[in-house]
Amino acid sequence: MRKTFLFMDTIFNKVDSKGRVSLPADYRAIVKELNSEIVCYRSLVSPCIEGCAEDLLEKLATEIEDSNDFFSQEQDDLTNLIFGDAKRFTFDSTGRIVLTEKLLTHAGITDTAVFVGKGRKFQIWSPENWAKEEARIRAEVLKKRPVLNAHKSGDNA
Amino acid sequence: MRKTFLFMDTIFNKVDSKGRVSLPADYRAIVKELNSEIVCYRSLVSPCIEGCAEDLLEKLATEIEDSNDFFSQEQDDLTNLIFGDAKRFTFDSTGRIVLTEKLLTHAGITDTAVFVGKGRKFQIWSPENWAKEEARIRAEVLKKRPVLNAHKSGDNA
DNA sequence: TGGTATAGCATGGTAATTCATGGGAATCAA
DNA sequence: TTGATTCCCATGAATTACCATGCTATACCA
Repeated sequence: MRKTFLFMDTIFNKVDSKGRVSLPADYRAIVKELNSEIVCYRSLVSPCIEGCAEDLLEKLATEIEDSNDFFSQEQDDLTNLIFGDAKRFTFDSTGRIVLTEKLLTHAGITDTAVFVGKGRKFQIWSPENWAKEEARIRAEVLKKRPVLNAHKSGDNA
Repeated sequence: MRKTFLFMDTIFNKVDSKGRVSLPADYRAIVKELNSEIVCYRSLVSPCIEGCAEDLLEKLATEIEDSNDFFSQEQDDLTNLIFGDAKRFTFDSTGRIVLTEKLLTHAGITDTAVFVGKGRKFQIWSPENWAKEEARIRAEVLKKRPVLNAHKSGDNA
């Protein structure tokens, strides 16, 4: 029964006229296990919505609080932006949340939402924007592939 | 109690019309022992599926989380690519998982899946692609073998 | 050593459950 | 009251869990 808490996969769900979307079942399971709630906010850098479990923001807040490095001011500013924008979303008995007009507009979502897992976080895109983004990322990462291999230290051949 | 947690060997299993495959018994034993689950994703560089125990990705997520790089663009790309593509697979009481169309297509698998152990990870190939890949690997190793045996001085060619 | 019983595994089929989604009733705000 | 938002039920489709069978490798016994 012990689970890990990673948002994964790419899921296409419909957005109805009321702005309702099913949160993917796997995502729901994670939030439930964490005894947490979903929080969403506009991505600072991309035309998409970002989401995570509320306790990740809790951790982020604590980190910023305790951080002494020279990025802290910058991160503090970014954090303000996020917390100012973030909103809690509870899902109903069928597992749906109602996204706000502000978020939908920012992401250019009309009738279909694409959930993209990012580990501790996830993103919600319009199909069009996601197609572009995915292509960009694939090209970018393949260019830098050595980085993929270098992230581990204890890796002996 | 088990000594090792390494995926090994090469196993040919059938894929039925619904995409169901038996995960090799040895692999199952490992995953069970780790109290984890299987995660699969498309290989970035080969026409095959890659898999590992979920806690390997969990570690990666934790590393990213702890890197104080909450807003890094590069990490954004990397996590999108890995977690956006990865999917969790639980096996039923008979030890089968259901591979998705996306994965099967990427690997060119129709009715037979070849599981190839790679230590902490494993790969799933179509028999045809695996035959080619194995031949390529063998040729590659043979080519390098003289270098491995005879330690030449000044061999920076 | 050879032959047979046994347990574990891969695989096919099917029943049961879960999930996404549409519609409408109930609740709340102005 | 009207418009909007939240909650709940219904439904069809897709996914998953379960049961059954045949095969293979292993253990056991003579």
